[in-house]
Amino acid sequence: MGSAKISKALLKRLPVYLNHLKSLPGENRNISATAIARALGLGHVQVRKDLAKISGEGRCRTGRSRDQLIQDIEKYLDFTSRTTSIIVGAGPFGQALLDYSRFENLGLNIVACFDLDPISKQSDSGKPIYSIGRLEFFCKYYDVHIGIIAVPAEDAQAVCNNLVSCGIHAIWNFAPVHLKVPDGVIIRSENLAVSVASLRLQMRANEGTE
Amino acid sequence: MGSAKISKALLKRLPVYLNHLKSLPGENRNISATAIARALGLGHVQVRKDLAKISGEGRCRTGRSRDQLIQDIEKYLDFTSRTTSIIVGAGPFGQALLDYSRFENLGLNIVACFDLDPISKQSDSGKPIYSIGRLEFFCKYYDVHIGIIAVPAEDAQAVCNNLVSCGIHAIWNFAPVHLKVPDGVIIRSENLAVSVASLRLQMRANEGTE
DNA sequence: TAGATTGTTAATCGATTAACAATC
DNA sequence: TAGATTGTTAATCGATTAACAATC
Repeated sequence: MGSAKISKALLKRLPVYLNHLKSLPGENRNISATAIARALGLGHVQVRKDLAKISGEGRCRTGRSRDQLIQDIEKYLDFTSRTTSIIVGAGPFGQALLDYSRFENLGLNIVACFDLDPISKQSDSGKPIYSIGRLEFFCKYYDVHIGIIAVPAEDAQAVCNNLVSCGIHAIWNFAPVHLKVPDGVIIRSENLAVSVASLRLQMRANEGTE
Repeated sequence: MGSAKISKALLKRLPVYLNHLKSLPGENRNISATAIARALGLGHVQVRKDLAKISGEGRCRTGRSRDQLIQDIEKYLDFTSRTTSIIVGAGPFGQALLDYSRFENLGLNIVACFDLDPISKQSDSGKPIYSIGRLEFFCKYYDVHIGIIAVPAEDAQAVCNNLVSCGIHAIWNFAPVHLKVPDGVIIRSENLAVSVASLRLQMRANEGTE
């Protein structure tokens, strides 16, 4: 399928590069790894190596084409195709995700939300919110590939099991629990606690320095 | 100040251990590194090393005290003290964060939200939403230490500058942009694009295997 | 004693950085 | 040519894993 394996570390940087490149003004311009590195606070050698891995050869003196880079990164990250997804949990957080329009640029097509007890029938942007009972039928009928979990921690494992039994093999989990899934099911958990902790620890460390 | 430096990798695992330990039933029980490793799908040697770094010595045959471990992790991550914080951006996402009650357990005390044009004066849970013009006074009066950015990407840098000039030295950014800040300001950015990309790439990789 | 647990020391792996050579 | 850029190869750093010894 082309595209050799890239490291996890690089995978984390690619979206950062992409955002930066897209935010640059002007058409058809060239940009050097050095300039990107400076803008994003990274090492220039690292940026150069990263870009070499996912794009063709650059040219001395001129750098790389901005447009080409954007195209290559998007192709690599597969942001151009779409994956049909649903959310379980229509609380404030679930609904915020449901209506977050930027996901479309990342290939994530969130088509509906499910809740144990839907208060409203649709979100602010007009996406449908169904009762959880309709999950199985919906998933099979619409060929859903990603399930997003936005329910309280105590319900997350049950929802996860439900999603798996509905034939969903990829789960994006926002509840603060470690979910157990059968082999072959892919899981990705967000953990805001890590961010809060690292931010606060760094603050505490800096206090001593000042 | 105790607590030697721990690695970034360990910092990411500590909240996972903490969640798991808290979810265990029963009082005053002991638990072995092996059991934790099995439950969380990690290597037992790694768990043992991790725990040794942040806690005292374990006992052969009996393992470690669950309660002691919880205490040590919370102490290490400093989840027991509180940091006064505010959010800028009262959109669906900002409000979801504002009302997310779990942050209190992580030492994050979000006291108010600010918006360019507040539609409501308070959130669902009753936290105040002010006009952005009141930001500076509020920050100084209430000694705010963390600013959370939940505005669209195009406004994020301006909001960030505003926060810094209000004396806030730690920023938690949810907008998909790289923010530039003066030396001494700590920044932590969430990037959902990384998660979406890695989930979808893994799916694509698995397709070939099946 | 045997076995479940601990901890430690050395080997491996992965990623970053540094030093260099090549090109327009 | 000089300098800005590229790429490559080797050195360093950090984290994980494996092998072993110690203890209750």
